[in-house]
Amino acid sequence: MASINDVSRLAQVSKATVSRVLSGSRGVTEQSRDAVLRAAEILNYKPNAIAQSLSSQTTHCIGVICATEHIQQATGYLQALEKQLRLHQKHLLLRFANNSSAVAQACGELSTGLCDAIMVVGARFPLPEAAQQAVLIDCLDASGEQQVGIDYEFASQTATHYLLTQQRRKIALFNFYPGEAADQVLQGYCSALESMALPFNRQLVIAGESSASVALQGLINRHIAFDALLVTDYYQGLEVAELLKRYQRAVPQEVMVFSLDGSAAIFGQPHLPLIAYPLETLAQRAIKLLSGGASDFPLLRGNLLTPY
Amino acid sequence: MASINDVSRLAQVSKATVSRVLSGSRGVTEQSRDAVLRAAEILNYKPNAIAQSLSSQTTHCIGVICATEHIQQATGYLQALEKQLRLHQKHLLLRFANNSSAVAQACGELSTGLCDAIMVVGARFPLPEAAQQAVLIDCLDASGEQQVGIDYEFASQTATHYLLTQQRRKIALFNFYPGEAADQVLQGYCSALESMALPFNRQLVIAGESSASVALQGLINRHIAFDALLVTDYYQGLEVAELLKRYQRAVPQEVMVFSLDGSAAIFGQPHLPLIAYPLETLAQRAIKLLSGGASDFPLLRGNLLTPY
DNA sequence: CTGTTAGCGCGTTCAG
DNA sequence: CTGAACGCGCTAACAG
Repeated sequence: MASINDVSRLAQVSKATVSRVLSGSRGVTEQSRDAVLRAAEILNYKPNAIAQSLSSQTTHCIGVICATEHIQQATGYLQALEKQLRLHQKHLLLRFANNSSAVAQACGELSTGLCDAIMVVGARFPLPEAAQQAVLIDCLDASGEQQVGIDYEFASQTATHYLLTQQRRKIALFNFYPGEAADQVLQGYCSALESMALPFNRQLVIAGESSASVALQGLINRHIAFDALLVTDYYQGLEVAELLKRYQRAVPQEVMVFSLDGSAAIFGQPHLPLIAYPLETLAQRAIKLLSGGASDFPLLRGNLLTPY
Repeated sequence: MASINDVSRLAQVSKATVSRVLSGSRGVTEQSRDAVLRAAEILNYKPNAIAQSLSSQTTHCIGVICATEHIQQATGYLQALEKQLRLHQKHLLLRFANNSSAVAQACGELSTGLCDAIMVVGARFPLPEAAQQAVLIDCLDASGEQQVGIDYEFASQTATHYLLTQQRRKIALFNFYPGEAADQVLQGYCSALESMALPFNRQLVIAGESSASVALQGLINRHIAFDALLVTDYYQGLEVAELLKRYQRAVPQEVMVFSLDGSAAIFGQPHLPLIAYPLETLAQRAIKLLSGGASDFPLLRGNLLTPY
């Protein structure tokens, strides 16, 4: 690979001039400029990004730690983030991690000067201290300073209202692991019930179960009646829908399954009703945070999407 | 961020000694070693990756260009690749691109010394010249030197055989855009038919249509009878299955949909029969190629997976 | 306007 | 075993 020295030699000018021409080409003779450009063209010269980084102390690389357990969720986020980062001339350094210590390790390995910043996306578990500095996107444990949050209270309220309009009265809720986000979801769920003057049945709420399938089994084992299931992500929704069929419970006729997070509404029509978030907006906010913009975004609200 | 100078100062030794201790700590007094380690600990010193890269002319970064049109497909690949790369202490620089010129641009922007190598994954379109040097993974236009290919002939043969055992005799094939891969698929399809002494119906093969849905519409418009659909990827399969239902054709009773590429068998049971590839193997081969290992892998063969 | 010089942080000689 | 010195490729400050 040709270096700046090769170009300066061929163009008969100094390295500095070459640098000037290719960076902020101001204050350079047209003659020198041409010579440099021609030489660069001939040698197919591209400034070495590493050297530029060392000199400028900025790499244009953003470390993105995908902390989503269901990897499929990650895709939507990744695609949106990559697009926005690309538009801002930044590179996306990808890393998967689905528990606290893996995130910690990823943070460590990315904090060696390689990245200008780190983002953690979609974590459903408590975050390590190492992630405090990171931009948190749709993370439940939003202890960091900079974050793009999602309005889960609004989502669960919308979802519950929708289910009520569908004549469902025994809505089971499989909530996040206990924490602020779970409280918000519960809050929205309760508000919706209250607004219709309906009683709250504690037995229908299950929090912190390892998976929605397990939660569902528990519900069934305990012979608790339900005609709707509110789950926290789309893939859990598909999972329980599948399981329900095996229990001979028709979906959605007998039991309606609703997902609070459907950033993954992929191929045309969704199979389950869900709340879908505008990923582009999410990504744009993330970029704004990186650029040091204001961090006082309102929680992001999604749209109700239903099959048919 | 503390630099090597800070450490050397605090430890009362020279930079060289610090470097020695933290790299190949051989030939250093235990005393100096301790002093350095302690100082590094205190300062929370991490060698600057960029400086190391500049010096060593190697970044440990691998550029991965995801060229999959259906982004969902990418996820499986990405997860597998990231894992293997991580195990080899390499970073994954992600880029999406779904046409030839986007791939070319991505290659250009990643070939500035930032990456040690570039991989292109899942391209279903002709690749630009710029990608010749890259490691090609499941790319149809495998004009490059280093590649991890998939045995599509084997896949389509398996698929066709399976459909035949399901008493399907009018199997429509929605093939890749014309090219070597499409030929292989067609070859496998024909072999399977021949082995059962069945005739080949040219009208049932559609190649290079923009999407499987469009191809399906064409088939229906022309009143061509079919009882099975062989498509090239899982999401197209879901798409046509959905469309078939709208045409009142029961899936899989009346029409069975089969996908040749199901790296995306995600949540437990698949909804459609498919050929699923061992992504871990795929990723391991990719890494081997990066390490300069032999590039004479046999085409990768997948497994038949069916619902229930 | 241009060339020279001095770092950026690190690895690696090469003498001592 | 250790430290001083050089180079990786580039940018920025400083003289001409």
